[in-house]
Amino acid sequence: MASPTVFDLAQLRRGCSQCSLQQLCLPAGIDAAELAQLERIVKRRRPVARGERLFRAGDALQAVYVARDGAFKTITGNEAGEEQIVAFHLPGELMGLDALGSGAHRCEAVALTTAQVCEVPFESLVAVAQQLPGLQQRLLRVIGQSVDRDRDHLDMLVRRQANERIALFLHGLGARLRLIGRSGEDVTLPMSREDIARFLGLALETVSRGFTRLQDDGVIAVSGRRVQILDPVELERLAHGQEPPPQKQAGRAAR
Amino acid sequence: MASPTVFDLAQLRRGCSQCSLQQLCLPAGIDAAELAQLERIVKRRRPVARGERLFRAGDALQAVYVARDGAFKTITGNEAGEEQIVAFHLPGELMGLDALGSGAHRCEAVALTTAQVCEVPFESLVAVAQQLPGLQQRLLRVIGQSVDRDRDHLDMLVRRQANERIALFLHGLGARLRLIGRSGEDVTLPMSREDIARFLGLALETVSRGFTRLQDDGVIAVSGRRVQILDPVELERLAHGQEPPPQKQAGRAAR
DNA sequence: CGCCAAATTGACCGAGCTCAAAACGAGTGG
DNA sequence: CCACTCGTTTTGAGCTCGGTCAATTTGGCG
Repeated sequence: MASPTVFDLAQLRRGCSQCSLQQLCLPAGIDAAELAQLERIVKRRRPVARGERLFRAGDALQAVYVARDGAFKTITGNEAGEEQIVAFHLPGELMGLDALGSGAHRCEAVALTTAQVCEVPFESLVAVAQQLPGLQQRLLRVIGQSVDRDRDHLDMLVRRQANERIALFLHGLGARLRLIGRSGEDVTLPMSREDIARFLGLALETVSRGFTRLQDDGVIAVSGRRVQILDPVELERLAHGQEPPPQKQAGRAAR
Repeated sequence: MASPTVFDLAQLRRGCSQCSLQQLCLPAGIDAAELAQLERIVKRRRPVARGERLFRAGDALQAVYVARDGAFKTITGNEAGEEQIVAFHLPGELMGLDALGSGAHRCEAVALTTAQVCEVPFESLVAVAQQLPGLQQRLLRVIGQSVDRDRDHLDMLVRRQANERIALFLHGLGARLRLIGRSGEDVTLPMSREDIARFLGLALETVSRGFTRLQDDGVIAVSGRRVQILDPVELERLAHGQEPPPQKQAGRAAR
C-alpha cells in the first residue's frame, strides 16, 4: 500500500548484499567474500501469489526459503482434516526447516499475501556452510531462533487463558514486525481470524470476542484486519497473565 | 532392575563405539575414524542424581548433553512461578539445544531419575562438525529430530481433548521407548502425574482421571507409575481422536 | 446493486479446572 | 511388626471458561 507495487525487475535481481533483511537473514555476520559465495547459490523467485504453496507435506527437502516481503503460514493437516497452524513467517524468517529431522517436509508453507521469496538449495547451503565457519554458525543460530519461536508458540498454548493468548499473540507479532523495521503499533494483519484461532488453539469466535474485549478496554483499536496498539504497556501486562484493573479509562459500562 | 546396578567404573569409561545408543545418538552414520575424533571431545560424567540440574535458564551454552540411561525433563518458569514442562528426554535424545538461538539456555534440565550423562562441549562439537561432513549432517538431523518432537508436543496441545492428549502421550512415549530397545507396552513412568499434567497442559486431577478412564475401558492397567498397555490398537485409535466404541469388553457398568 | 466470505454478536452447554477430602505407598522410628 | 508421617494419587462436587450452533452485520468485488 505505502509503496507502489509495480513489477520491479531490478529489485527482483538485487542480491543479499543490498537486501534490507541482510542483518536478520542468513547473511548476517559474515564477511564480504563469504557473502558473495552465499549469494551464488541463492535463487530469487518471482512473486508468489496468495494461497500458493512453497512446499507440501511429504515433499523431500530441496531448499529452505526466506520471504523478502509478504507473509506465510505453515500448516499441518489434522488426520481429522482440520488444518492446524504451526507458525506464521514474516520476512527474514526461515521456512522449510521442519524437514531437517526426516528429510521430508511435515507441513506445507502457504502464502498469506503476495510475496517475494528467496530459495536456498539445501544441499548447497550445507556444502557452503561446511567451508565457511561464519555461515555454519549463522545457520545454527537461525535454526535456533526458529526453535525459539516454536517455543514461544508453545508457551502461548499451555495453561493460558484465551485473552492471554490473544494479547501474547499481538504483543509477539508487534515485536517481530519492529525487528524488520515495520511499526509494531499499527499493524495490518496478513492472516484471518480463523488463522489466528487455529494458531492459538481457540475457536475463531473466541478470537473475535477477544479482539472486541481489548478494544472495549481501550488497549487496541480494531477495524477488520487493521489493529492499532493504543496501550502497549497494558497489552504486555495482559500478555503476562495480569487481569485488567477493575476500572478502565475507556467506556465499557456504556454499551 | 534387569542388570546389576553396582557402580561400574569400566562401563563409565566405555566410549561411543560400545554404547548401545550408537545408532540413535550423534555417532550414527559416521565412520570409525570420524567416530574416534568425536569420542575425543565427549566427556562422560559420573551419575547425576534425581532432581539435579544439567543447566539452568540463563546459563551460557557450554555443552549439549545426552543421557545414556535415566530420564530428564526440561522446564521453564512461568513468570507466575508455575513451572511449565517443555519436554521429556529419554536416553539418546539431545538436551541443551534450546540455547542455539540466543547463546543462553531458556530452560533448565532436571533429572527425573538417577542418570548417566554424556557431555559434549558445544564449541568443540561445531569445530569437529566443520571438518567432518558426516557429523555435520548428523548434527543437523539430530537437531531436526528434536524439533520434530517439539512439533509432536505442539500437536498434542492444540485443539485436542484431555483424553486424547493422554492417549497420545502414552502412545508416543511407548514408541520412543521401543526405539531404545525397551518395552513400549510395560512402562514404569519416570515422571509424576503432575509432571505429565504440566507437559500436557492439563490439571493433574484430569490426568489421573484420564488414566482411570483408560483402565476402566480395558486399554491400560495402571498401578502407580507402572503402566501396561493392554490394547495398543485401541490406544492408537483414542490418540487419533476416535471416541471409544459405546460398549467395551471390560466391566465399566460395574463400579 | 447484489453476492459471498469474513467477522461480530448472542445464547447455551459441557469439558475440564478448582477446591476439598480421602486413599494409598514409601519411609522412618519405636 | 506396627504406628505415624509425608508426598503422591485418586475420587468427588460444583462452577466457569470457552466451544458450538446460529443469526446478523460488515466489507470487498464483480
